Amino acid sequence: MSESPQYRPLYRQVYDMLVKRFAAGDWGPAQALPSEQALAAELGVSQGTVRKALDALAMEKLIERRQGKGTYVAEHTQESSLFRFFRLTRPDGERAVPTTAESSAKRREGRAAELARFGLREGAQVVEINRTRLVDGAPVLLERIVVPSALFPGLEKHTPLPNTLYQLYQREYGQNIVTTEEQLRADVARKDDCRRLKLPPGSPLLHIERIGIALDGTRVEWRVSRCDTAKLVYAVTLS
Amino acid sequence: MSESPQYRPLYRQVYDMLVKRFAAGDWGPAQALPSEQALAAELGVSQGTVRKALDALAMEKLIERRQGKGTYVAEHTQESSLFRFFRLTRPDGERAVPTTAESSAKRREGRAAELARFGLREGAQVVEINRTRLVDGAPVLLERIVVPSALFPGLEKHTPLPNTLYQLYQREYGQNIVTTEEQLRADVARKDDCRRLKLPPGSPLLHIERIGIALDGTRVEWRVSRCDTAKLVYAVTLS
DNA sequence: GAGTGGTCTAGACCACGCA
DNA sequence: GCGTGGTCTAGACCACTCT
Repeated sequence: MSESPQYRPLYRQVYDMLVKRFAAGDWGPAQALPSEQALAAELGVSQGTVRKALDALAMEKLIERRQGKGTYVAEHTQESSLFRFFRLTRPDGERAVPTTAESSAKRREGRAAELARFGLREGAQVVEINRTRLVDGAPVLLERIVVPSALFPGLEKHTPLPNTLYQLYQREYGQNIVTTEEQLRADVARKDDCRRLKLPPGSPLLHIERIGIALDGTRVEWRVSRCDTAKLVYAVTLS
Repeated sequence: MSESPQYRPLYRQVYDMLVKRFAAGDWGPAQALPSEQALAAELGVSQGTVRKALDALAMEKLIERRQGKGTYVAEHTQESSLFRFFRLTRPDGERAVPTTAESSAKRREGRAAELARFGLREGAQVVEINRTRLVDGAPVLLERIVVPSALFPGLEKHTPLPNTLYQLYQREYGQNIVTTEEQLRADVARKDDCRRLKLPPGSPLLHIERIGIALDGTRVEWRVSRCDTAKLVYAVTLS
């Protein structure tokens, strides 16, 4: 292993090295990594050290380990990952799979608030996606998604956009969102909200702002959702 | 180690045994556990196996390990734990330490919805706590807390109640809340909300329902919070 | 210096998936 | 039967804390 100025345990160095290689796209999603033995030999450390690094990566859901088969880069495809950041459920706790209606995407110059959030310089382009999401055929959720155009070239031309954008980000652009920071507020429906969600004036709405953060710490997506919580509630387990 | 009908790894058995002993109160909060060597000798397993169990417990914040000193039962006292389940922050992201005003606690018969949530039989007693919480001297949050009286005998006589109830639960009643399940909705302020939070009619409120779950899986607390999100927002990081 | 947890190694055996 | 990850052990050495 390479020397490091400040001390870091061996398994940590292995961990960091693997994260870097994920970010660089050395192994695509759903692809098998070398076996523990192979990695250990390649890096000149013991299998136990590699194992400790891999266990930590599995804990953070960056990889998936299957006994008897091998170790795979986690894919944002499975049911489990599908709902990883989607916290809206039916009021009884049942999962809801929303469909998409009235989706639009366009490229334009970033506004000040957007540039600040992404740390972009003035004049930078962004892609804005607006969509209405339905559950059981009824509109319940409005989403406005803004991403830096430089990270997602041509995203606005992807039609139709898939239901699960994060999978697209990962597969087509190598942007692996692993963390989200969300802020929730209560708000009252504005005229536009009422029209699109078919709500009476003055209805309460759950206003959710999310920043999506990629593997390397880059802020990659800003998402504002406005939700009619008569039909979907935000559910989260903390432990 | 004792035999188990269905197979569980050794380190898992050690883990479960330790959890049981925490629940039974064998070691009080902030008390040192036996050393890894001592535990290993006592249980007749290797130190590595004990270590794996302890590492898992540390990951779940049930214990704290300090190199050179020992392993301690986690205390719900430190700044870090104080905010473990308190997700409300100022809109700019700054932590807010709310104070309590107008706190009341009374014992009464549980209502149907409460009994159902706790799995209690009809006629069981509960303790209900109502309080208004202030930030910078202004009321921003209403809390209604309901707990089974059987688990918290005499709780209604604790005056004044501390700001951090979970610490009290742990220290006085051995109830260690380690998980919470929350549901968030947007709502409009009712008359009572407006009066207590000094809000104009029709203001939006964030309505939060929380179930607090103890170490052994028991549902121990039901908490309904209604929050003026002009002053505090709900912030959560998912990863 | 003694005792603690933290890191690292080497090797054994088990459970699983697949050809 | 082979290769994979999963468990378990035993022992060495390091880093930290306290006396």
